[in-house]
Amino acid sequence: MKKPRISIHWFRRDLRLEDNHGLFRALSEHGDVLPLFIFDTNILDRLEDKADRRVDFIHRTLSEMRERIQSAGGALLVEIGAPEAVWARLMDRFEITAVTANHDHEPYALERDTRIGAMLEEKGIPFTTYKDISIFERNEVLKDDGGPYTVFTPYMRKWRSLFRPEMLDPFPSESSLSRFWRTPELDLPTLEIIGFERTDLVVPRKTLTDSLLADYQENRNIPALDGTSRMSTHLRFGTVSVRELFRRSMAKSTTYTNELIWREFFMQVLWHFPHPERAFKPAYDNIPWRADEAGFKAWCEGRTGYPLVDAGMRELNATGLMHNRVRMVVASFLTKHLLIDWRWGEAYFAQKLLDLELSSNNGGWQWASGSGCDAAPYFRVFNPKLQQERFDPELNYVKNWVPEYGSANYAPPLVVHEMARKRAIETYKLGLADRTGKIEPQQQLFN
DNA sequence: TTTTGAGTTGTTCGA
DNA sequence: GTCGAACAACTCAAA
Repeated sequence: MKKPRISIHWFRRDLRLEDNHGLFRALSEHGDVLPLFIFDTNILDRLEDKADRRVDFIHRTLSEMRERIQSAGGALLVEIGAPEAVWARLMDRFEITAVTANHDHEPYALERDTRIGAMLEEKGIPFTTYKDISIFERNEVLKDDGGPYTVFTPYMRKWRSLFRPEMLDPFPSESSLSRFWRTPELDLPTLEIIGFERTDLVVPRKTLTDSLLADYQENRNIPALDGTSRMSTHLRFGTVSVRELFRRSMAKSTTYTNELIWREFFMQVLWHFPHPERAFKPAYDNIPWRADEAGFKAWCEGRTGYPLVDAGMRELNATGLMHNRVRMVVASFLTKHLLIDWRWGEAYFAQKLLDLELSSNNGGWQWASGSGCDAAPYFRVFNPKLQQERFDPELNYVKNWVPEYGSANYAPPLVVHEMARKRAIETYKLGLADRTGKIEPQQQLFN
């Protein structure tokens, strides 16, 4: 039997039909496009909790995309497995003329695409990938001497100087949906077949309004208000186009636009320094972190006795998201008050965050711990009580997540702020002064 | 090559 | 209550 002759667009973190660069190129240049998504068991097998909101989010999104593709006469192919095995099966089943995808610069994704690209090339199938998730990527924004930026503000200035409005022109993929390969519908495997469960996921809103942008600078730091855009999850999975967000925000809010540029800043940091497991400033790997399992557990569960910290951790556990201001507070608390390695916090966030972006999560944790690019100086220790008084004075956020706050049932503080602050500064100072090697934990101050 | 100005989000202390 | 300095230098980026 003759194999169907098709091209494939491989969806990964670009789960939308509108303004999708790679999909647009597939539809306009190749035609007979079979859209593909792979539930990658290399990734899924490492997820401990089978009620994972991210898998649920992807599944729900695919379900919606599938409907739209089917009403355009096409079909969405959803496979489960390791990418090599899946692609081997696809090459047996189809005569593939071309494969498109959008860039993904995380270390695993780069390695995966290199392997799959080689596999396809061996059979003479062109595998072309496109820039889609950022305005600038890789080494497109460099210093005049050719090196990468490691400080945000000059990066942002250069970003803006290189920016041209036409970079935001949409790729109208949604107007060529008739060029999908016309075939009867294909099954979408259930979450159960994939090995996961339906969750309590609440899909964040997808609209970025002018009024939110107008008040963004003022409201974004108040966790009790709905003052942040909630776009992080959509940016993570590509359910919105980042070009669309820049189109909406550039003239309306410099602060918001800079947040989008921060995202690209951290992406290029990871691209140029692909060692997220190391402290960006090596001296910070000499800090004698406390291996405090009990303290870490209390932090994870929101039982530190510091209400803003506990509220944040409970928000994370309950929803998979946490307000940005509170992310800074809980990260400062873990790395400074508890002197626990930022990698522990990063790993916990990676396990829980619906909007998990490796570059931003790593960049943010290293920022909070002081070890990162352009990070907070080591002696800057957030005072969780003061942060609460400043950003949640009415306790609206705290009481929402920590209803027992103020009663006898609420946990006493895990550490006394004044002691913890002194201990953090002293311990950091000690670690940073020692550039020769690791200080043994016995040498810790204040035990 | 040297110089100069600057660097996301803070806290505490003392005048 | 307000305000500036200290915290601690250090490194980056660009002229």
